[in-house]
Amino acid sequence: MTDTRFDPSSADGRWQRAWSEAGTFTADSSSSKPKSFILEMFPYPSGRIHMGHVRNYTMGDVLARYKKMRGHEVLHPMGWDAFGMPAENAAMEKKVHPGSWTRANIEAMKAQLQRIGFALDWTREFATCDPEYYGHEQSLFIDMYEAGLVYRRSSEVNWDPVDMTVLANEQVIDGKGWRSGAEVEKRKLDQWFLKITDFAGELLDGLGELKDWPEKVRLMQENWIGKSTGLEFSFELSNGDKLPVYSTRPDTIFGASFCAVAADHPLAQQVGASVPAAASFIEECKRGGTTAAELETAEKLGFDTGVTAKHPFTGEPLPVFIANFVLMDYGTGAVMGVPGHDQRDFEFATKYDLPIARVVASDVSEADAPLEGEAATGDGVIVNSDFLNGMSVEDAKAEVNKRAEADGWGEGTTVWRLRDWGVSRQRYWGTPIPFIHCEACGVVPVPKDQLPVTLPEDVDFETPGNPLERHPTWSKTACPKCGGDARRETDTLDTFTNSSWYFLRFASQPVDAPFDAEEVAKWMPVEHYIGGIEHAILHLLYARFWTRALKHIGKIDVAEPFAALFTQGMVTHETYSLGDGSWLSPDEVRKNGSDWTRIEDGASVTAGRVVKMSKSKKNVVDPDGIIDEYGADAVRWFMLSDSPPERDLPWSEAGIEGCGRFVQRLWRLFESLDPAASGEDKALARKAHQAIVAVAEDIEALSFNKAVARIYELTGAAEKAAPSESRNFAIRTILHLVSPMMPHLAEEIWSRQNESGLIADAAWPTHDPAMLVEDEVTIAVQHKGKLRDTLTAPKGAAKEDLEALALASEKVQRSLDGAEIRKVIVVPDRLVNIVT
RNA sequence: GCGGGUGUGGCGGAAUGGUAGACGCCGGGGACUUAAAAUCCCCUGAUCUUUUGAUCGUGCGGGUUCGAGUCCCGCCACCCGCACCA
Repeated sequence: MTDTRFDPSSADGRWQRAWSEAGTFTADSSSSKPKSFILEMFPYPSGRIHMGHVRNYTMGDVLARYKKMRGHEVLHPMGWDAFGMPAENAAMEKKVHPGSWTRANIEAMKAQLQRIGFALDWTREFATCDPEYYGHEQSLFIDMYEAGLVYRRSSEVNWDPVDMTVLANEQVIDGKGWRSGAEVEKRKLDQWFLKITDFAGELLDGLGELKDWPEKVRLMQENWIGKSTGLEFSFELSNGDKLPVYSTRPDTIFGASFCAVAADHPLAQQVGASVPAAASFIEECKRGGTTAAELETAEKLGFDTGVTAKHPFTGEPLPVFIANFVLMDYGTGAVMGVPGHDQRDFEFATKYDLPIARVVASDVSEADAPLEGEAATGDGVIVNSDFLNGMSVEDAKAEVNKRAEADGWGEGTTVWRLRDWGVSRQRYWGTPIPFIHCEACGVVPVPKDQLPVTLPEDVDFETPGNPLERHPTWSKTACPKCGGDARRETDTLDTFTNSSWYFLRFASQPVDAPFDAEEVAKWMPVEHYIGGIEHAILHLLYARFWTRALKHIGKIDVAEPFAALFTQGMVTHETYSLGDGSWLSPDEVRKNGSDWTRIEDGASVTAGRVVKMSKSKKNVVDPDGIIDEYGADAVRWFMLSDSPPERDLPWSEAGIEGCGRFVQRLWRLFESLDPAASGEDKALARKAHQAIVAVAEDIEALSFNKAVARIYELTGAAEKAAPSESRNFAIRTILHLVSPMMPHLAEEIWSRQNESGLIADAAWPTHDPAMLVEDEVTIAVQHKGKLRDTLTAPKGAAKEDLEALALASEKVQRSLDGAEIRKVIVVPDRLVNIVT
């Protein structure tokens, strides 16, 4: 009855149904087992699953299955980040409703995911566009509003003229919209904001506890939050006003030779109103580009307002400029210029011939050393600064702060780069913001018993802009307070809001509340969160913020949502192009020897760089076709093999073929198991025990490539071994070790060996610690730092014995060639190094 | 400019300061077969050498050490993130 080949096309589906029918991966929160919440970033339902998804979810899947084998109750859910602009774009292009487009995509992608055999708890599946989900989100939004974490203000926003929507700061890249790539404009609109800045300090400090997050991500968030400490103080101006400035270097205050304000600073506006030249300079500043290259080369430009600022210590009048390098939205929008010790100020002062004084020197004796070419931004002692002379930079900062505070003209402060999160979007396909505008009562939250505020179905996308605003009746409602005519808010929430709390909804799904705090406590925090590095700042910071905000208002008792974060690399593929620069897909080309040609007409093709799979470069391989050809297990195995998971994985036809071969190799090995075989093969048994430990360690460290290599090694050894009880043990061990990675093959073998139940429910094999220890070791013998011979010795042999053994070697003697031995270093069980 | 990462065979990559190149892919040779597929076996860092073997070899230059891919100092290249943040 033995088949010579494993047939995934029949086995895969059969076992997927078996898991589903048995509810194998349904998480039970009432279980007394230790709990593991394994989560991969949920996908946007764009239409098709791509290889990046497959890699991401395969990693999480191996972890989830492994944890289950280790006796954990595992929550491994899946859902859909279903709001967003592509659905509206599709609506415009294809004349379909965003909802039906999204639903169809979800259905297709779910079927694709199921074909790969992921151990997911589909009973908890939801899409963020479900009214049940976004209704609860509206309720949380109102809770946050009532706690003072939501506010509304008129603000200059980043307006994307193509997508006709507002973008968050994080969505503006080099002055362009992150999706449309269009030049972003400034507009004033009434906007909803979340007070993420209230949590800036907490979010920063919290990073310190996230030991299992990549250093890189923590640093990116740290830089994004951007904490700086300094002195905020005011200059008295010659026009009678005060000019508040912020400086991180109050120690250099005696080196100040000018002040500068941003083009949109009130003082600049005031001067601009009466001086036409100032007004035109301000205009010029606004036109200046904001791309990296432009900023790099941008000349420091200023306009002298004629107003002067009185130095708080010397009383000297300092000219006040409008300058193009000062930003209104950082600090106070005004700075003191210290050319000697700030590079921008140095360039500015050089251009406008302002004094450049040295107030920090490497030593007191260097007080008069000229500053040439650039500002001195390093550490040193304070010079030419009256009462600060001789102090360290640190002491001088403290001293100036102290005097400013004592005399009441300044205060030590902390300034953050982080801005409040603007969440208003003038789009249809998002969570409606649950507020009502009443002429009499102002802005009123929708009463919770009227939630969810659902999106209308009858909308048109013929014209750009917000269909909710155009809808004839949807926004018309009664004021919950006075009952008078009122208007619904037509903005929807930024889609990042949807992904800021979905993990809580996975953990518990009551009908009448967003989640249940006790259930949440059972699962949270997520033990392993896996996804792309592209979410290092936006999604991960917002999710951290929501979690802390919900804790702050007493909804949950978790501060950090993700205990460990793993950012996996991309799936890449070679690119193919014709002479004219047009791209070809992998199935349009063929390799002839070392050259590539187009199959269709034999045209010469250039094989180019290996880059992320993308439609534009046509270097995409569709998972469905690969599964048809090789089965789910081969694809899963490929995703785990070779490349370390944090690095890019180059897809190759040869690679997947190799994986397909290995699936069959394992099949034959399993089928070669001879229950009647007897006898011990200690070396093989030892290898199996060692693999049990090593593979477990590798999986726990997410070093799947190493786990794969060890399984290959043990497989090779088992194949070569003669039948024995030990060999059968090794084969059964391999079956368990590969079961999280190749679950379909494992189940098929498991059932053919008449084991009861599913291997998915089986335990991780136990190892015998005594079997981990070798009784013979290979000793390397070195002379003159080079390997001369290797010899076998019993484990734990005495140093003297090893030395004698080494000297007895013919090869060693030849290398020594009669030289005098000065020293012999013996590392037990490892090596002998002879020094002459 | 600032911050971070990476650099090892033809390729992806292994390697608690202790035998560099595990494992996979590619390539070469052979077995089986009427033939092919499938499978199996052997070889596969470079140079020299008939073999035994020798020398070189982890981006570059120094250093520490009996011993360095690994630790230290100084460079180079590439990749990623941020960016006029006072």
